[in-house]
Amino acid sequence: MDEIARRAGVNKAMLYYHVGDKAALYAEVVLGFIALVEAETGRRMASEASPTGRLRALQETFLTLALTHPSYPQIMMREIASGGANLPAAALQRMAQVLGNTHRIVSDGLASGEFRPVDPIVAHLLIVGGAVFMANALRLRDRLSAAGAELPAEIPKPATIADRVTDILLFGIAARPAAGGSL
Amino acid sequence: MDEIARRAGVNKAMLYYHVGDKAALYAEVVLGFIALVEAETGRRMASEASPTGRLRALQETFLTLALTHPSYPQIMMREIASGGANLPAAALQRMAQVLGNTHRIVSDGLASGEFRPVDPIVAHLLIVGGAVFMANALRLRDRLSAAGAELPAEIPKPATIADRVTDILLFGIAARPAAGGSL
DNA sequence: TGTCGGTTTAACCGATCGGTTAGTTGTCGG
DNA sequence: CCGACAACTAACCGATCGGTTAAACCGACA
Repeated sequence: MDEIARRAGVNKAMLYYHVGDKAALYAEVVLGFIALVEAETGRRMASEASPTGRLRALQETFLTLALTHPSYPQIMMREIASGGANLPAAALQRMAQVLGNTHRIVSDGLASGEFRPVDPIVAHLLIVGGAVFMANALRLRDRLSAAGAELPAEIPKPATIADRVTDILLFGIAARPAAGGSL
Repeated sequence: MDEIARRAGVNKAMLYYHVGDKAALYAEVVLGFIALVEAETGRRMASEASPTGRLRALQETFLTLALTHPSYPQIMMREIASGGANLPAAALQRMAQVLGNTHRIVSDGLASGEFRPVDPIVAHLLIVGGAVFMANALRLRDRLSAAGAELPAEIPKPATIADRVTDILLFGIAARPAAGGSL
């Protein structure tokens, strides 16, 4: 709290006066982020009709948001790691609704024959987790390559990364003409 | 450190006497986990020949380890979230080698025609991230369903989850007989 | 038996952290 | 001009945390 106040250029007591205690401030940040996710996915979903297009748009939205707001996937990872110990109930409710979106898209895709019968929850976790994980991993790049990892010299643009992630995930989820997949 | 000593049933000063300070203790834990990952992946890799089998085995190994040792994916997520701020250099080096394994498998699969030309690093992050994320997300289940998410009543067995994750990822990475995929 | 080195313990220390408080400043209506 | 109330500040408080210390314990070996 001291550091937050300092970097915000305000007196620490003002945080408590205007926002409340640490948990309230944290809830404000998390809920603000969730609202951004809702607004952005809603906007992107509106212009996509097919389940394939919607799922791709969903993945791209998550990844773009994660890359443009680096602190958010950081918070999300820490929160998931702790089992949501610090998440206010309202945040969990709205996260459940986002999960419901993916669930619906996958169900639609399965009904229309576009998707293979994959587990919607696993699909959702891979989509969101892929975006969040990818965004966070970028910060490890420099340290990893210094440790001897074979990484390409330059970081691909966010759009390129999104394409590659979506490529793997969607080609795994989309139904193929022949070659059935019970596995 | 107080709580660690208490739950370990030893006097706190003994931690400092035998192990060292907090960073040393943490490094011990992280390196122990990485050694476990190395041993387990090595064991599984030895009995798999094809790139497909190796990649599947890799994913299953990560997921199984993450599910049987819940504290490890927790630590990994926090560490990735912080950009590896607390990772000792040795840990980063060995993590880079694990990354190299995936890179090699994907390259082999591409050379043998089993895989589509996917980004090996993205593939690695999805494989590891999928396992880590999945394992951590299980702890959110109860709270999410209480918040109204549509989740199945019972938790699938780890092996089932591993199958579903691998199903999506591998069918996205594996080459298909016809129906090429430039996307 | 004495003592010497490694081991263990309870108590302690300074720094940090989340949060509060008493008091000051600013401002707006009467 | 002044009272009143919101906005703001510096200083403070108790709890917690990582880490240390001085003394006690204990087995081995002379």
